[in-house]
Amino acid sequence: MLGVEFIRSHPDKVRQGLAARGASGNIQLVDEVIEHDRRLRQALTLQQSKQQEINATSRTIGTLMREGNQDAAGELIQKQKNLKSEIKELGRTVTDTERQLSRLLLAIPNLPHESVPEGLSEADNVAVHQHGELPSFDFEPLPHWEIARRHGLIEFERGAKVAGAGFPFYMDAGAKLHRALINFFLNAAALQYTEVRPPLFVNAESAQGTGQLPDKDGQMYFVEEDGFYPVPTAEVPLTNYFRNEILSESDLPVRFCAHTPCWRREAGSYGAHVRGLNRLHQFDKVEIVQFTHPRNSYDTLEIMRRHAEALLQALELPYRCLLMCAGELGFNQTKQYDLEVWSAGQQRWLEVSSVSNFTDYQARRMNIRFRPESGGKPRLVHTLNGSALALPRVVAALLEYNQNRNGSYDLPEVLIPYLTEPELNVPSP
RNA sequence: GGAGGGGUGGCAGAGUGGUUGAAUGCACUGGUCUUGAAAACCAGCGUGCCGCAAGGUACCGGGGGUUCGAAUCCCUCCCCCUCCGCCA
Repeated sequence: MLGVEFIRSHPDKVRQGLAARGASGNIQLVDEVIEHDRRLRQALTLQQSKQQEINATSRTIGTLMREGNQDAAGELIQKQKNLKSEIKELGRTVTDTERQLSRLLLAIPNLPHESVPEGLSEADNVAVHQHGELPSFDFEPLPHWEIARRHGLIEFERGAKVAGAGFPFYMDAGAKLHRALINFFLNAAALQYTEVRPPLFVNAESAQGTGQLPDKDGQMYFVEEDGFYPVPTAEVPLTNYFRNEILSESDLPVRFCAHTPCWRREAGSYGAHVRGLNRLHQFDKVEIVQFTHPRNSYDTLEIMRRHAEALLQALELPYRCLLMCAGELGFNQTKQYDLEVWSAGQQRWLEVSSVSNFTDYQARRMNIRFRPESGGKPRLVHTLNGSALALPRVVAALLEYNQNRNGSYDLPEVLIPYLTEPELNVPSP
């Protein structure tokens, strides 16, 4: 969330940010925050001054009691009763106002960075660059689900029987290709990031910390009996790792990477765009996360973007890099790149990575700070994350891009160390 | 799941109703001393909120209660440890 002091002192900047995101209906939130903040501080000041009076009187009572002056003490005790009920009343106002203020603050998204292009729709995203040539075939290229079916790589129907739509079985060479990609991605990330095996379920505090709650509530699965959320992305456990902690400045930057399954409800999705591996309820992903000094976060964003791009380059897949416009930006982000790989069988781009800077927005929610070496108060860190990469669509793109006329397919050289002969010599079906 | 024991500052560890935000030790920072270092000695050393400031206020796992007054008493939840049960 944004800092209430910032909203108080720069209301116009916040209104502009909301407008740029197309959240014009929410612009009145700014005034509501300012009003609730004013009410809160007023009540707080009053409550504190009354508390001060009570504390002082209590001390006097203690002294009088010790001196055996019961009468004088009794008189003061009577006086305390009124003050106490006043404080109780003020306390209710304080909690109530705090609750409302916090609800308002959670509803205000992060502000777009100045380098983020204007615009509200997908069409306004800026293609920063494209890498690799789009392939042309002298035959009709198949979509990945057809290739996967012919080679027995993935079973969607049995997955639907056993779990439901969007929970496929990867079989044999399909499972091994999947595992090879995980290892390749994780090994690449682990050169610079500490490899982590995080919890796959998180609690509500963590889900709120990274911003999945309240604004993406319906997107996560929920285990009601235990209050657990199966992770929709490793971002949640990784970023919450330092929740409510103060780091040393010399600890920064902290870099984590992790491979996890991700579970997403994807309610309301249907049709051709969710066919095959395009959109699943369970998929695997390697995620990279950084906690940085505020002055470094935008440079770090570029480094993380290049890391994800290097993976696609190593896989020899054509892709493009999009800079998301203000309206398409995630709720918590100030700046976000999406990497889209070319799906040769579907003739469209598929998102396989999203790399984002959250500046101090998540850190404020999670209360993650560092102690400046020069002294002074602890400051909020900046958090970033990126997919490096999401698996299923990479599998789809690999199969489609490398398919041959005779129905066989090739795999890029970079995966050779991760595979064995049977997966490398794919016969025509 | 059952029984019992615990959760105090970066760490260790006192404190069972009244100037206790909290003794003491360690760690850390500054200073004195020293050619330098160590040792010794002195001082400082949590976080949030309100306030221009002085200062005030809150926090001893979380929440609630009793009391004029709670780290200390009561209720409840969470977490950790030990034993039993169950299990990969």
